[in-house]
Amino acid sequence: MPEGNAAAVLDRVGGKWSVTILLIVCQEPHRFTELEHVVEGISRRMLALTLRALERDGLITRTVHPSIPVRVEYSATAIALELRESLRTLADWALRHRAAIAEARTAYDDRATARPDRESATAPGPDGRRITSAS
Amino acid sequence: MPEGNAAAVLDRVGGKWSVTILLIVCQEPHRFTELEHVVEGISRRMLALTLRALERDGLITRTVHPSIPVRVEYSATAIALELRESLRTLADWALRHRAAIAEARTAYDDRATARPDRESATAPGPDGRRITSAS
DNA sequence: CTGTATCCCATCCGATACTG
DNA sequence: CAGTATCGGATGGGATACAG
Repeated sequence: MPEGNAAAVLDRVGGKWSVTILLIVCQEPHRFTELEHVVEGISRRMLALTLRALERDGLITRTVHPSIPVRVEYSATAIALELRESLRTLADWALRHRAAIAEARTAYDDRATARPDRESATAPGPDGRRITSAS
Repeated sequence: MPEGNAAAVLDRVGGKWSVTILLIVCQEPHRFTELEHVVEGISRRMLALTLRALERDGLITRTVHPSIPVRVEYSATAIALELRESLRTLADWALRHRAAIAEARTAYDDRATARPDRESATAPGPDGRRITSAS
């Protein structure tokens, strides 16, 4: 019966970068700039925003060491560490089926564009924004 | 090293309703209208869109039974069934820490609004849209 | 080094109406 | 029953510039 609340999981994990950062920080504490480099692809803005959100939810802790260039470390809380295994499992799954999913997408898209009798290949798409990213 | 790809997990699970629907369909096949009722809160549009996306990724199968009112069933594929346990674990985690997280949020928000010396309580917020939902 | 402020476009998603 | 078409508001998220 907990189905109705299943969405709650993703509310806390629903950002583009949350899981990635959580996974990294669960292994060991990292500084801001370290994360910026390790995550790779993330903007400074999104890193800050994501860290804020995770901190707000009590999943990570922000510690400021008053050095001369300030030094800030982010570490996972106990509550977040409980997630570690499931998150890794999820990531492994994604890795394992990476190819299969890409294939499924291509097949689906081919079927979609090949079927219509009287539609040009350059279908402008109505409002049907793909719910997941392309490619 | 698989960190960089961790985001891929959520690409396939990144919708507001994907996990919920996946979890339901993993238990047993459901019809469109059944899902519409069970999920509760989802619009017809989003149900259709989410189902399309999951089907495209090869996570669910759409089967049309040519009855007199048409009957369409959605069921999980083998690949999706592998996710079932981790997803349940995740959902359980969310349920267990529901209260703690809500508390952490309130505490965080209180600290944020109580601290500033010279800022009105009705801060309009610059562009800082919360990365996760409020409440 | 560690962020925050803006601008701004892309996408999400709900409400509503129409169809085979 | 099982969708699709459109409009429109709310966020997400990148680029860039500025600040403690």
